[in-house]
Amino acid sequence: MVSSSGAEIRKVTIHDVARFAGVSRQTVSRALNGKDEIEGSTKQRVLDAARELGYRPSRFARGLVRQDTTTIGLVIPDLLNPFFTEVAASALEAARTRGWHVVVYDTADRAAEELGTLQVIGSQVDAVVGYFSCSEDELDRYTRGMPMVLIGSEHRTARFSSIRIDGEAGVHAAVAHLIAQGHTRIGMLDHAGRAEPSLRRAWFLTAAAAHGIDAGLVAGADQSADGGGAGLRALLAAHPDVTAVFTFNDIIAIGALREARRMGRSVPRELAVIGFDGLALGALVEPPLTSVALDTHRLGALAIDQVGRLLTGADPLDADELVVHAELRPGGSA
Amino acid sequence: MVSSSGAEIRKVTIHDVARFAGVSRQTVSRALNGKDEIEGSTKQRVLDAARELGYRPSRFARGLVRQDTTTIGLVIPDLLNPFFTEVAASALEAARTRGWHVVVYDTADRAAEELGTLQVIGSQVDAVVGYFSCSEDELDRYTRGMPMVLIGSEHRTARFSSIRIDGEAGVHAAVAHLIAQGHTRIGMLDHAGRAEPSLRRAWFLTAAAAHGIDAGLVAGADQSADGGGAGLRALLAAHPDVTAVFTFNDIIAIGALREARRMGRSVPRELAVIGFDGLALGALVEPPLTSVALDTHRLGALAIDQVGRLLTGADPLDADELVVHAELRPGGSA
DNA sequence: TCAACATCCGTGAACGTTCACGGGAGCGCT
DNA sequence: AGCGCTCCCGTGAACGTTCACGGATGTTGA
Repeated sequence: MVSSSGAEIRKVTIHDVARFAGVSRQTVSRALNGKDEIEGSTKQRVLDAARELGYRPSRFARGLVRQDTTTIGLVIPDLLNPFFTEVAASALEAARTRGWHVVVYDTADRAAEELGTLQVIGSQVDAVVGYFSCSEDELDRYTRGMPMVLIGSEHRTARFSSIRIDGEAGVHAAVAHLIAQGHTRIGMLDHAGRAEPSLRRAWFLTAAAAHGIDAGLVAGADQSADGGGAGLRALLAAHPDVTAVFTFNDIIAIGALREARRMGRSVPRELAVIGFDGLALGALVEPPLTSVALDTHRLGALAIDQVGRLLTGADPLDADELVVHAELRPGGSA
Repeated sequence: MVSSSGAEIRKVTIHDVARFAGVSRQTVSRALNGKDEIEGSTKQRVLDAARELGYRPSRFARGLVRQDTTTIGLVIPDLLNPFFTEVAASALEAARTRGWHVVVYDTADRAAEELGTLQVIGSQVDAVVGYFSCSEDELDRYTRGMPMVLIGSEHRTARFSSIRIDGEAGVHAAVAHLIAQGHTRIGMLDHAGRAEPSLRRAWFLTAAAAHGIDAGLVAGADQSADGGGAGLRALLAAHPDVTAVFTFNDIIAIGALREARRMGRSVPRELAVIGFDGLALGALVEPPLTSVALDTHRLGALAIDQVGRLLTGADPLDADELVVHAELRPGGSA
């Protein structure tokens, strides 16, 4: 696994440049870093020497002596999922304003990759932000005392802080909206795959119960458009009288939208659809997606903000500040 | 900009752990890295001490002595653009299989951010892959001898290597397809903003000329769905007899699709639309987008492959191998 | 009893850079 | 002459870790 196959690339150091230019290390350092206390001609000579030899400073040596660069790791289950992309983009932006570097890891939603990432990440970054599906014990074992901010998953121990997504009111509003439109048979497409049912499902169930309607109309769906289509077919096969669906996220909703069109059911007249996430993508489909939207921009920025506080030792935000609320955003699909 | 505001976080080193556990540095190193030549009880004692003190090894010191970690920088104009997301995702995947780390920079499509990234990137990564809009002179000045792979933009000097996107045959096929459908007034929505016209536009023009149709029906559009909509309106206002459009990319095409629907023109019967990129997103809209598709997965993988060759000194791929061809992929929009 | 060996642990050195300090040359001023 | 100052430049030290080597102790075998 060691990287040296072709021409044995010998690293050229500041020493070599110094010798080549006939000066000392320190003078080279001065020339390269634009410090003063150096004469113009000498500086130029050193710069020429550096270019001649193809010198590039070692980030390790530099980082060792000046402790000013911070790098954070961003762990994402699937960058192709627009929701995570939006979160990642906002996190990158927030990090950029602080002058931080962000190493991105895509775990491809596989537990094995997640573990592998955890093992390797500890010795590469100063702090971690992201989504994790493994247990907090495992998480802790691999990240020993590193500042960590979890997104979406509620933490149980004080070891971590996490950004909570509060969609309870938003989902309640969504169900209320559907009922106001006259719907009484409202189904849900939850995600499939995870062991335990989702929080969003729980919110949906309590909202349905609060309005006195049947809350048992739930089917599973993969987190993809195709999964949403298949889920809708299964749901309607089991419960043909369903006239409205709430979905785990917008990707599933968009798949359901497409499937409804293929089945010849017009949206929202013959089938109302409400998603969750509020992706920008929702505005591109027809009809525009109604969604319980959350501010992904704030989500990423909040995560970076908190990790920064943990990093500098400043007083961290506490749980009730680390919340992103979701609210119903009307489109045309419900 | 120095990061120490709250509790003066003093770094705990391997020395502190050694003293606390009553052993030497080397023994601590052995325990932490799972080497042998250490007794079980001693190892446990060291591990406990490390946890007690909250010790975490310095990645700089470690990287300085063992030269086995490579980090590459990935520079992307806009992560929210699905095309770049797909490229980034495939690059991340390719890097992961090699055990490399990827630092991602989103330049937000602004020249200032690009320059800022270039300045800071040189001392942080071993090689760079990505999109750049600045001149090769500037590029070279900030990245002095660092292996670089440019995507999309053709390089002129031997200093860089770049992945070329060859869409000539694909665009030709697209125009031929439209003409076979009976279209004679075919417009194009090129991107706006850049100084010089795009290669895709040149391909379109030659293809149109080859078929003997008017090639002057071009309007500009921002690289967004809204931009595509506005572009389509402008194009149709100037040339009301246009019955088909080829667009700079799929995002613009999807915006045009939406705008056509809003104007009451059915697609593809009253207006045919062909995009460029072949995004997965194209399958989600109605009708599914016909597009001159390129293999984004191969694009990212190829870039990482080449940067790896440059890094190890292995013989790099030459220009005619660094090409991704685009071909017409039928959807339902043309 | 002594050599030979295995097991465990510690000591200098090195990685490549920047920081703190010191020193020489040149100049002006008293 | 002597002092002080500015302008350049160089030398030890430090950052925190791992590598190469050597030493100490216990165990085995003849």
